[in-house]
Amino acid sequence: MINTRFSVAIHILSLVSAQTDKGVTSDFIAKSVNTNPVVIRRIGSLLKKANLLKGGPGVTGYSLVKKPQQITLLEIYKAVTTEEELFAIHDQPNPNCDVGRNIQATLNTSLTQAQQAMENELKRQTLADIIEHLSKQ
Amino acid sequence: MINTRFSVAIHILSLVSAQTDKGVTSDFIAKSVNTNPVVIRRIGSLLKKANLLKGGPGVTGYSLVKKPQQITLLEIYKAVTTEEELFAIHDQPNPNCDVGRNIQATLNTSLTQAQQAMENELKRQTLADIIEHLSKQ
DNA sequence: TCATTTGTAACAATTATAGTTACATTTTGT
DNA sequence: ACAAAATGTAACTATAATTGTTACAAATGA
Repeated sequence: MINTRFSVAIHILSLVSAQTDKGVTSDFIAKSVNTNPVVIRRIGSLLKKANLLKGGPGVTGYSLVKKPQQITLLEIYKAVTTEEELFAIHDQPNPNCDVGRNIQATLNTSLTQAQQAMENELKRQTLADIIEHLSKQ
Repeated sequence: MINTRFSVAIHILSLVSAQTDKGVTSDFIAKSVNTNPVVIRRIGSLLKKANLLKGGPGVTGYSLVKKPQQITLLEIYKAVTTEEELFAIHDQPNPNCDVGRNIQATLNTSLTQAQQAMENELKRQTLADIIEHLSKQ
């Protein structure tokens, strides 16, 4: 299961895009997410590195760098994901075995396709889609 | 990152389908995967519950229940995956907040689509594809 | 009967995640 | 210039999942 950072990141960006008038602080976001403000700042930090959010010490709250239509879920996903690969492949299989020798390359090809399929779908959806869906609930 | 059980499961099934003459024991498989035989039996147990493998106490080694062409990677994935959902969604968001109240349903819709895209790709590939790719390396 | 193998419980080591406290740093408003 | 307020981040903890390991009961077949 992929951790909640991705979900929380989308939550953060949704809140920031909703409140354009006043600064959306980590404390305010934390109350909506129901977690500790440091958890928000930690993820906010990743989103800043990915050029999705701006803000910083002394500046009250975060704001968006781009419009919601220009932010894909894939960008958000990549921003908060440390591992490049979705599927782990066991290491050091036996090179003296026909299967062991070739399994890693084969799995890599195969599983990368599955990961690509998922990422393509995340690329298709934007933060604007999320916001629209949120308001229609 | 999704754990190595899935990769190891594909490795196991590849070995079992390769060696049709003699029984493929957990010890033999463990040497190819480079792990402990109990790890293999544990995953083998899951594959038996999913009706992909047969064998048991007293019977030496495992054998396939179906032909490799009839085993999709999705079946293998589901067999060794305990969680139904690929993406975790943070729980208990604030119901007194417009975003907090609706974020779970929205994320569920959105992320399920990404999961579906991945699963559809896993469904498209079979164990036979893996075996073919292995031999062509 | 006996050797062999699987099934599974139980435990340990390692790692990732999420929550928390604490505090330095930065900005803004007065 | 100063104070208040907020962010950035280090450090630590608790919890849970994963993987490896030992041990042993249960089942099979020669």
